[in-house]
Amino acid sequence: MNQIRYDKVLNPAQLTAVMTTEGPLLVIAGAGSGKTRTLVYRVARLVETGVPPEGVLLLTFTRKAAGEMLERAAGLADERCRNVSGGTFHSLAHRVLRQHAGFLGFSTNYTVLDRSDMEELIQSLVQEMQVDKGSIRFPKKSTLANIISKAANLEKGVEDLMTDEYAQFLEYAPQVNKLSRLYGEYKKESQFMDYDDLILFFRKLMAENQGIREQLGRQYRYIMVDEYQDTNAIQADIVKWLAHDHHNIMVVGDDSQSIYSFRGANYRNMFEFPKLFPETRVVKLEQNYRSTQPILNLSNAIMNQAEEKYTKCLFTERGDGNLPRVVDARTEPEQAMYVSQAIREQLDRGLSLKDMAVLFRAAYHSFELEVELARRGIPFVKYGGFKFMESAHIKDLLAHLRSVVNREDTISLGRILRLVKNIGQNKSQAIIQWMREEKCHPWQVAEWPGAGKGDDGLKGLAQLLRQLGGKGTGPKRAIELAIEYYEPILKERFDDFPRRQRDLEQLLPMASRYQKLRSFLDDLTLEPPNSAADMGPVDRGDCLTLSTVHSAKGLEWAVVFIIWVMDGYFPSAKANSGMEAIEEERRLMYVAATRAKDELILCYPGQESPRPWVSNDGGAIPYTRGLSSFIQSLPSGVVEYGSMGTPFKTRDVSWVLKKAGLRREEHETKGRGLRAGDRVRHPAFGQGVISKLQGEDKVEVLFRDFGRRLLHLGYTRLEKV
DNA sequence: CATCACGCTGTTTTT
DNA sequence: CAGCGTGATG
Repeated sequence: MNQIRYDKVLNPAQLTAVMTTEGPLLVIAGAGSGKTRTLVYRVARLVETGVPPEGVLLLTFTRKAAGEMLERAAGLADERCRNVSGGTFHSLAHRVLRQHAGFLGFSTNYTVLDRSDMEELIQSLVQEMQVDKGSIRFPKKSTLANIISKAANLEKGVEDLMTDEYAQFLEYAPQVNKLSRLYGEYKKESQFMDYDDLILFFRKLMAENQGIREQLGRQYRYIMVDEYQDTNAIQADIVKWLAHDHHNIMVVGDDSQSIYSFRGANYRNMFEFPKLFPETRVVKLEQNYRSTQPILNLSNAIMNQAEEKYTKCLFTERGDGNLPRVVDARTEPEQAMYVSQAIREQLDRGLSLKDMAVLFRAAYHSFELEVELARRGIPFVKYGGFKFMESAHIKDLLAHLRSVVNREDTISLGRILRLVKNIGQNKSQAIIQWMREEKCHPWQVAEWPGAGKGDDGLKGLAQLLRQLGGKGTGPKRAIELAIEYYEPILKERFDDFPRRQRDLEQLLPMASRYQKLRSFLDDLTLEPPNSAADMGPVDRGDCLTLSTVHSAKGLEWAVVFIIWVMDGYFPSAKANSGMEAIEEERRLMYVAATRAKDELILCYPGQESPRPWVSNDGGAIPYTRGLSSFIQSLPSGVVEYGSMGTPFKTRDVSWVLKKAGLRREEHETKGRGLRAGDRVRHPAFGQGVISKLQGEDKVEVLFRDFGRRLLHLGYTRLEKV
């Protein structure tokens, strides 16, 4: 154990936050102000003063964040810090509910629905309801899930929420309302809890059951909550109940970094906190230890334009640096080109890839860049967006295990039934109906009286399920059995079979860390790995980071590129929340900018440009893109504006053709006079050669700088040159 | 009744 | 790209 000289490693404000262990404490911590450091030292301090580690609770935004903080505390002080209880609100709620759900009339054997389970259930209910499609399109399942979830988090009625935020679908409000009710009933019947239920029921448990509340109060004598600006009203209530009996509660946050309002988060929680606990002490951390002054000037300027702000400006003792650059890269392909070029330059300057990151608003905004990086052989890891757990093959495989663990889980059962040959929507529903009526075990599927001669596949499934449900079958064995069963189906269903097979095998090492199937599945739901690389000890080596801003919280890099797409968003009726949405975009930009230590480059495709996923349809549906007005109207001297020249070098088209081993073909697309071998120009991709004609209005073009693309002539503006 | 080929469409972020 | 609906096919 090391003796820590707190006054040597912390500034006065941080020191106060660390040493004030008793009573409620609100820490307002600007970006890069050593917030994590403060939490880590506070954990160390608590353990050092003799608080048993199990009695300390650290609530963070992701489980990973908690783990990393405790790891750090253990490293710099006392090994026992590793035993501090840490996790998210959801994981804590789950831990408690697994024990006490009985008080709420639930079985402790409930299944946690992740987002895609929720959507699937909603989808099936929509089909049952037979809503008649009115004049406008009925919202798709992900939108419906968003509406229902947000209403739950804000404790609003569906209709009220839709009036405020989904006015474009208001005519469907009665149907959505009914859907929401059916969804609630179905969950109850099937012993399902979605993410929102975990939180809501946890609060209910504490509000209504004094015994459990007192027990938790005794168990966790010291509580810390990170990212408090991202909590919602329900979570604030939970905090209130958790600390009800001892008031040893510290919350840390920064209102300028609140970017989760879509989950019902409300940064005003931070300023309500002293009302919950009137004797609250407030500490502000305003010195930034991360960025250069020019970067902070930009960050401050962004926030100065905000409608509502509480924290003061950040300052740093880090001297001058380069002005942040704002670059108009004209089109998205050129932007990808520009960013990878700039990365190359930083590399030549001696920087390493792991010191750089590219941040963006939405996962798909980096598609074009990813292609370009791959072309140049620049390795990268990507965070955010599509999840490993959400890929169809992983869901398929796990559904087999889930349907055994919870007999009521008809979602998973339906899913695996539909994988059996000759069983689709109708038969699977019939089987499920029958099983519900007869109260069968899942492994009795093959006894379904409706089975015809084509339905032999059910026997194989029944056999697997019986094995999975067997007493001695642990998580690892279960995965092995399921893979063995599922592999032929996988081969049949997907053509990129080898990759998906490797993904499935990634589950094995993870499964072997668990004793019980149930807890393995729970953890996969509550702590889903981001990618296959997250599953095992994969060496990421020296890679560039690509990340959504949401996933980049709590991290920092020497050089940060931000690629931004903003104007053109929120086209439809965000009636009341339009302004709030813009304000949240501002805070997103702030979070992104404050990740940078030394260099910051903002770039955007200023020109009206084709859609980013041009690969298949060549779509040129125009929409304006660019940095929003709050960036363009920054005070002078805060940034340096630039634009990107045309980087394409001319090269002989026949050289390209030859390199690709192509020959000129003679036939012609009707009416357009385009032939294979013709040189063409695309507004975004530049010059290319038609390599193949497909049907009347599709052509495959080999672009000099962007490789092969299939373009739809109905959409694309392809000129002959 | 299941499956396949085809065409159309597109806010986003995560526990 | 991927999800979805539609109409044709087995």
